[in-house]
Amino acid sequence: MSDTRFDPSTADGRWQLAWEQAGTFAADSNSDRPKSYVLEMFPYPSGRIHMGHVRNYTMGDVLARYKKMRGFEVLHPMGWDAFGMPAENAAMEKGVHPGGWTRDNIATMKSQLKRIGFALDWTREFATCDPEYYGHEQALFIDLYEAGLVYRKQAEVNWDPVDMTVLANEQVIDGKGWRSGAEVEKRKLNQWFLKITQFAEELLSGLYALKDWPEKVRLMQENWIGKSSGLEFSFELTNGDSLPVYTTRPDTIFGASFVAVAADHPLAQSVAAQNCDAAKFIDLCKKGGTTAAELETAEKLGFDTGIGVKHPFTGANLPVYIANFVLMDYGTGAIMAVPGHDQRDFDFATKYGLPIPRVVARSVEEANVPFACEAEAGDGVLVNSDFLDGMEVEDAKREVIARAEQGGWGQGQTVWRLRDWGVSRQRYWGTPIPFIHCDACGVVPVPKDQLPVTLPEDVDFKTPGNPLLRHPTWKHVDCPSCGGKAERETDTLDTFVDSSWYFLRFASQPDDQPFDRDEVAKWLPVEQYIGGIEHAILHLLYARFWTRALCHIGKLDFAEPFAALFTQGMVTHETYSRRENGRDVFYSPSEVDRTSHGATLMADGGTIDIGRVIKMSKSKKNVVDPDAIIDRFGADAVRWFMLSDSPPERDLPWSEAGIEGCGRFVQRLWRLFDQYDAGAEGEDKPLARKLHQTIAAMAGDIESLGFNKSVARIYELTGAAEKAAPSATRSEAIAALMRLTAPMMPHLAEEAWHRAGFPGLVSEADWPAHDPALLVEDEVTIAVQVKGKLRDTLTAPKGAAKEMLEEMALASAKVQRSLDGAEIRKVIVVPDRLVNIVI
RNA sequence: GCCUCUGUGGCGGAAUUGGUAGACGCGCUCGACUCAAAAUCGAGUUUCUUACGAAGUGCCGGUUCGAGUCCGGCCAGAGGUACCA
Repeated sequence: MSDTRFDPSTADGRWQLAWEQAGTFAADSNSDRPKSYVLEMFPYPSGRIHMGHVRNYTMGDVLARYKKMRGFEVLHPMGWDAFGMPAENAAMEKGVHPGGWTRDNIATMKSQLKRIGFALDWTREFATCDPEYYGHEQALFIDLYEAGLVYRKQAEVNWDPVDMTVLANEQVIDGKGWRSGAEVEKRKLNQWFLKITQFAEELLSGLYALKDWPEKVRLMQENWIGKSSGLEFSFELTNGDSLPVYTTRPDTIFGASFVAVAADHPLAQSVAAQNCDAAKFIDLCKKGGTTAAELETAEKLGFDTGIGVKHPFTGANLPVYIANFVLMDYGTGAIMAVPGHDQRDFDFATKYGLPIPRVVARSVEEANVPFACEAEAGDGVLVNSDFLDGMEVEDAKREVIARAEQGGWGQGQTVWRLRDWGVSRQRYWGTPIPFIHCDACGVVPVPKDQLPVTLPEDVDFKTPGNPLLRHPTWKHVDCPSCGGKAERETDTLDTFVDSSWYFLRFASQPDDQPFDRDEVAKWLPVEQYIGGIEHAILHLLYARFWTRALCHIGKLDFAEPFAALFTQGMVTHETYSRRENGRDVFYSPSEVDRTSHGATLMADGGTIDIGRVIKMSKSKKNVVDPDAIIDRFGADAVRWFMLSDSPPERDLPWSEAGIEGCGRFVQRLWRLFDQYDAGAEGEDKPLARKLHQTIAAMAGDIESLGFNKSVARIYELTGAAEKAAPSATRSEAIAALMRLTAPMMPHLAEEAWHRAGFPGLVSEADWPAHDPALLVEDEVTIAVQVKGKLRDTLTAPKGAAKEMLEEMALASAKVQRSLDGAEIRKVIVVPDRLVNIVI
């Protein structure tokens, strides 16, 4: 009974050191305990840890610590997704080397993570920019090349004609380069691709086995892969050539009123060769960015080629347009346009005055109902369609495909929305693609004994463009095949490749190969993967593909890397701004004095506008630095805040009041822990029931990552223990609370455990067991409704018979008043829950 | 544009998955302690109504004895949209 305050400034570091010295969280692959691999998405070392990281890693940490207390050998590693564009941007803006900048950031962020007390196995740490990592990645890439899963083809990039450089999509703002302001052009380059489409069917069907993934992520991936069946057929051009098109709506074939091809379709190209207006139009289509969102929302534009095609059934002549909304990458790059039943075609037809026939209606009687101002893409029956009239959409699809196949002019086709994965980046700070271009031998992989192909250190970022391309010596090498003069590939790999196998490298890190197969078999798949929902499609699909590809070439024995996935929400904060000289200037929470009435700027006392609660971001300055919060409240209060209130899959609004409340709760628990008395005697039945109910419920809460629920239970048990008189039960509850809170507030729990005189570390203690016999309540509250409205409640013994409950309900004065003598038609009794009297 | 998700008091949210809406926390109000403040402890806190009571889970409609939960249609916000990670 000495210290009345818990002092995190001394305790946090003391226990962090104790865990490190004891090697508490180093995973032992020779252990005979059951294994558990808990993994959070590793961070990009952008500078400092932000609250989003803290939230993500706290969740994983609670699970990892809990699993350890439940007797598992836990692998909980950490590393760095260290290649990427921000390092090059920093190099350009600040004149630093991307490598140095990245290493500095890693050092800072690692020390920040250590201050939070995460139960991480730091012995397995690595960064993807380590040549020891990316060299193995190069070897795997060559393996995939040799297995026929890598190829090169022409693909479009965003080209900044002023900076003479390739831009990322996020660097294109309103169709203009973010630095130069120049209008961006689409330009074709020869690039490297991975054949993810070869696995489309597997990646799709594999989703159904991922029972512990969020339904929404599986749905998003399913839609992204986009399996569709339709009809591929060829139109006969008026000049005798044929034009293959693909449609997912063959049923609407009688509604086709024109045909459209992509700007880079061979037909468009050949028209442009003879018609400079067409060529101008194609140039126009090259303006602007390459993203789907831009292409889809851009105004629909077309050019009438003057060529016609013959409709396969009606023989009618349909005009052929070059259109900016047709994608060369999907289907055949040419479509039959059915304006009545596709919104894009509708917009286009409206603009160019083309007919919009109706071929699907709600009923045959509505065959000639005009369209409102939009297309009708839904179900219905076919109309104005000759032999299809009266058929349902699905039957009509089958009928048209059958007739096309019979007639030999088309066939049913499965088409995927998924495209092959373009991995070429015309940038420095990434994994060099390990190939050599030789005039005599073509593309030759770098021999594996010459890996890694390392990045040259002496590069400059004073001019835009790829430093590898303009480096004086780096790319000049002899051909490994013929020995003649040759050049290295200067593209580097997409950083999503780096993050597609890092979880294998955490399991083992041999020098001579990417991973040790036995070690990987021991630890993988990851039991629980945790990260942001923003990675639902790309990262997670690429990692699934890469794992399957390695399985396919015999390097792995499993196809799915992540058995369970959890996607957590963002940390948000309100924004503070005011108009200054005609524009909004944002201020950080640390510069603002916020009361319950409003906010003022500390510097000059001026009024500040409180904006919406949005994701913490540097540009809006609504960020809170974890270090500053730890300085004030200690690591445990921050961890507790991250777990409190908001369900983990939802956004968490940061608030000053909230963290202060967490700081107070740490002290409140400390005071309770301080009252632990090993010698107390006597039994406290209600408290025992509460304790065992809490223990039983918390296991389920933590295993389903419902941390906010376990936090609420801790509050309830704490409240009950505080109010209870000293007893053996109360001491049991306090000791149990130390263990129940250990995964969440480990520093506080260790300190209390130690002071109470328990041996060893609470981090290595067993999770408390619950006694099922103590869970059962003997009385329940029954709701009594009249016609579904609550009129009274009554207390009944648990398991009371239906007849007894009905009798008790009818005896209630309040119920009788509501009934007011009305005739009772029915009485519904749900045992232990409610009685509903229907009149 | 398209795909996916979310919407409950002043705020974050809970609700045994169709059965007492608002657990728990924050904030606020009142009280105790204190010379005073902080800390701590206790009581109260969906809205309307003096009360009886009524309304209420983004909006409109439906199914049901009973809907926050299921169905249909909207609205708003968020994430993704293939070179941000």
